[in-house]
Amino acid sequence: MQYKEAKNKFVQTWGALGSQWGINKTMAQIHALLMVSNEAVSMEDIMEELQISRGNASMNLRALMDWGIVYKEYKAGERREFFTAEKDLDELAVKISKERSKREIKPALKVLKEVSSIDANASAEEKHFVEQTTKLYDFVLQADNVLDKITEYKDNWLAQLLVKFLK
Amino acid sequence: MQYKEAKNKFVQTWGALGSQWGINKTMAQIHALLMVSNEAVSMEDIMEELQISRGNASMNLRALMDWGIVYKEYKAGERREFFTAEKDLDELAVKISKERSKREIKPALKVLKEVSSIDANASAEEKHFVEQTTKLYDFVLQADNVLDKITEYKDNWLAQLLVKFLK
DNA sequence: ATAAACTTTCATTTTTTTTTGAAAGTTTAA
DNA sequence: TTAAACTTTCAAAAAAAAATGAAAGTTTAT
Repeated sequence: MQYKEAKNKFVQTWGALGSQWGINKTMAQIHALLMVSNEAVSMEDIMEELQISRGNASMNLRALMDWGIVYKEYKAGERREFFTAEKDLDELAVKISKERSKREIKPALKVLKEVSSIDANASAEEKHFVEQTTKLYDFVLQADNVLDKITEYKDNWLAQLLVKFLK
Repeated sequence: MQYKEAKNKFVQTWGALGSQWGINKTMAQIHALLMVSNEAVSMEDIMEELQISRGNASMNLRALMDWGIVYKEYKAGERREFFTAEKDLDELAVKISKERSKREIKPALKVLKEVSSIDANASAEEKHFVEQTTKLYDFVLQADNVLDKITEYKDNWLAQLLVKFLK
């Protein structure tokens, strides 16, 4: 396989994977493109490589910057803007999970807490509802915390060992 | 908040959360409904509660069963079929992550391996591509394994301790 | 202050995904 | 074997999400 073909395949695959996880295809593709580029890329070049419109490029770059995983870069003597991706994968994972947590998990947790707090009358049905949503709340809360904690302990030798062990 | 209101809110929220993670809304809603029902529910009742068509209900129930997180149940003397959800949350998490791994991560890994295996000519550009996709392969592979391993070790006292510690 | 070089916005169009519903299929009881 | 009671399938319709592109906005150099 040639470089160009490989690059294209990678970008397409990353785009498809993104879609399946609720991230829009173009956004994932732009990200993929920037991930494997060794230097910052202009909007023009992104449009050209992915065959997308200016508006599309602009909006998805904005979204990627909002996620904190793509940065603007300015080159001396150049008017236009260039873009690079966060290339440290640990850092990338942390940022993505923090954002998803903030945007999606935390609001869901709030609702779970609310609905699990109704006072169930004696009916088995209502009891089961409260029980199940309470369990779900605890579970989601815990899952939401795990990555945070792993990150937190990352500099810690013991944790390093544990993480290694679990792998 | 009343039970009915709470239940509805939960179902809606779970549906919205699903959408954001690439799971179709109705599928997530049916799942939510079954999760908090203390007894198996007929297709008719699902249609009624979620205000969806027969076809929609049928297809999404099939999908949930393919994921292994919803089961058919037969009641003595009843012709129609009833449905229940896997209610053990650890089991649920394992099944979902296994399925997503099989359907989405594994194929992506295959591509990553492929594209990272091109032999880069001397150009910095191609070198960077190979380097980055290789790192990505390793990273995704590792992430893909973590949950498996945690599950595997679940009965193991040491792992229990570690898991507890990491929380 | 002007204009060139660029980016952003957003109403409209296009594409993709989901849903519908009626026909076909299946199972069970008599 | 027939028919009633139910489920599945899938082409067509509807809804939702994403993309376009032109106008508006910004920045910079002169």
